Amino acid sequence: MAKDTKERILDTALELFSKNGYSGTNIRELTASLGMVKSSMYKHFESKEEIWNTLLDRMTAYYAERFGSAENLPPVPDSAEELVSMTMRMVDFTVLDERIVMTRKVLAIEQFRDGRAKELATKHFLSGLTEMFTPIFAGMMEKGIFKRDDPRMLAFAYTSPISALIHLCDREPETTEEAIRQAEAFSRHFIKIYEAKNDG
Amino acid sequence: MAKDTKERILDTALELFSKNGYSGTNIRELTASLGMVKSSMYKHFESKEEIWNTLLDRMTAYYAERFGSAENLPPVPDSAEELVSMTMRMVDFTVLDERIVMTRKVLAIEQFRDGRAKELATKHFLSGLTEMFTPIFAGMMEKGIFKRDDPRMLAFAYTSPISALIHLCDREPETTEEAIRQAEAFSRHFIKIYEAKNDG
DNA sequence: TTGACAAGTGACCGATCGTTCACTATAATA
DNA sequence: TATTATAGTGAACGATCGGTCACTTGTCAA
Repeated sequence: MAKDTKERILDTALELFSKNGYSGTNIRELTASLGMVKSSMYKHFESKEEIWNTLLDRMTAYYAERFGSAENLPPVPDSAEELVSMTMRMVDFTVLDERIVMTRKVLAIEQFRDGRAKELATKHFLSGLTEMFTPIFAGMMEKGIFKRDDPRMLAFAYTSPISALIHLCDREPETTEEAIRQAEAFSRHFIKIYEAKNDG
Repeated sequence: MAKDTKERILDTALELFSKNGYSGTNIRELTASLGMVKSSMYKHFESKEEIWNTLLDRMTAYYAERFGSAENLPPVPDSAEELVSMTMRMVDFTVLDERIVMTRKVLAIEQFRDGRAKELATKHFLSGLTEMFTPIFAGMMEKGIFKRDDPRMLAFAYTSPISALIHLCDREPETTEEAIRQAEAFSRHFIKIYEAKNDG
């Protein structure tokens, strides 16, 4: 029951931090939305900052678990169309999963103030995606689906625009459908350019 | 002299907001770094929030002046190499100009809390760049430098990765040189793909 | 010279911040 | 049944927040 409350505090903290940032969130509001009184929080965390650091721990662990381990990487697609559908599954998931959305928001807000948030932001927003797709493009080149090229450059060129659209969804959720369409259009355009086809 | 102080308050506010966000910045610290006492600020602004709104006004006006007017748009390059140099001039400028860096940081921090910051963020980070480069790519297709394609899609595909690297510089200034090299490498790679050349 | 006004000051306001602490209720353990 | 640990409470703490106000200073026009 103690652990449960601790988790609920972290969940609510993520929610509020993603709206108002760390300094814009206060303990009273946090605990009140859990039906508690502020002093109760200190039975689970010794300070507001410890909540923040624990949240970062959780983000770091989650990221390592989900994107860090090799066995969790997506398989190399067997066709260009399969790359599209794999990409769109990833986009759908990352844009619709509330916790991931809130995590990105918190990192965007706190990236200039906190060193660990900065590191996580670079991973989430840039290097992580590039590193995830580099072996995919390398594999698809080996399979003859894509022309030979620098797989890392392709991964960077492919994931950055999609990442920009994901950020757009975070910022303007009402444009999510349109942004997802744009992501798919970009994916297909990208493939048309790089595909190792011989017909027109 | 009054106007001068008002401008200095706005400059310092931009600096502090870009570090600690709006709610993480207090009037005492702001005025103290101007050698003033906090009550003096209220001779120039009627509240902290008015500083914030005036700052947004200034950002909006600056953006409209610099990127909004057609006559300020860069000319269509006459060669692919010219596109590279134009791009790199733009990247250098936007990454080294302290005020623009701080503006992007503020928008990144406050984009989820303030409606106007959200709009400006989308312009700065996504749509503005796409709209700026769409006529450039259209023009370069007309000139036969690039293959015929959707100019808006190309502008999006070209500017998003560069924008991602600019964000990286904001977040990790110590990697600026490397990021600029990456931007140039990407630009050249992009051109090689889309160039309307006939030699293999 | 005087009067008006803008700019800056320092003391002070109430509200809110994160945090502490003595206390109670509860449930498991011995 | 008595004991102990845990979770939650409510009052209170000092610090800090944004903001106000009576006041002084300097400048310039009448």
